[in-house]
Amino acid sequence: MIIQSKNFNIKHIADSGQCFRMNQMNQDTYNLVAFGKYIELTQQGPDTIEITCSEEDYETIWKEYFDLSYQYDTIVTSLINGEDIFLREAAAYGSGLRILKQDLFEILISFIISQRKNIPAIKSCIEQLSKKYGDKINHNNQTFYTFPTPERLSNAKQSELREIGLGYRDVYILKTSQAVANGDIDLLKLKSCSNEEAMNQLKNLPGVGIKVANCVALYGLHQIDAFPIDVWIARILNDIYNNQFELEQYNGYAGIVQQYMFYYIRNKK
DNA sequence: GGCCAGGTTCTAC
DNA sequence: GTAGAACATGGC
Repeated sequence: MIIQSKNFNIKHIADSGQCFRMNQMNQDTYNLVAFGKYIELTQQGPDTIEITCSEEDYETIWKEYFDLSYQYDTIVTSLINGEDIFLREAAAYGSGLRILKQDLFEILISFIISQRKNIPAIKSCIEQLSKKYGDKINHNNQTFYTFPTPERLSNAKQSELREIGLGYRDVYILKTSQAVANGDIDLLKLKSCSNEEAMNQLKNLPGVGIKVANCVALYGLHQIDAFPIDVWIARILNDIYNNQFELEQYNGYAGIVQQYMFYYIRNKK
């Protein structure tokens, strides 16, 4: 399917550190496994993307996944034309970034893994988890793997998880998966909770603190006001803004601002 | 080979 | 309530 949308850049999204299973195949094409499906995306032009999916899957999965009903263009343009010099540069540099609506359990586990790991290492762990506990997807004689369900992960052995390279996070992942699988926390219910209530419930899970909970809120619950602060964002807030950054200016879309900051500081030369 | 990575938890005041 | 250390491992 050919999708026309302003502010939709696959390369920027793939390298934005919000999703870990989007990989480059060649110059303009990336692949992705999410929600049990395999797709390829090709950037055909600044506002044109081809997705290898049926019209039905586009309407029921990918349109929402890539948040294509939301007008990022307006916000990004206002940042580019705004008074904040750093954000002007960041918005221009990362133009095309969007906040994805990803699977809650996958986001939860992925960001528990992310603590004190760099992005290549996170991706490696997630691929191995999927290969070991996910389902196979065959595509053109290649095999891909879905992200494991809570039930499958909750039945993993700690020693098996340790072999994947998860380190001390193995217990966090096991216990969190068990909490989801046995109903101690209802992830779907979080979607109808306030940010405060969702954060409180998430932070009760082992391995989930303020930053991971914010990432779940932003990338899983699509609370685009959430503003996760990791080492890179903290560095910006300190070095660029002398810890005087006024978050309130961006009420209603602070998470988008955060994403452009992160992408810019990580990728600019 | 040492430093750092999209932090959280535990301990000690 | 909050500062400081401990935590496993791999990428660069």
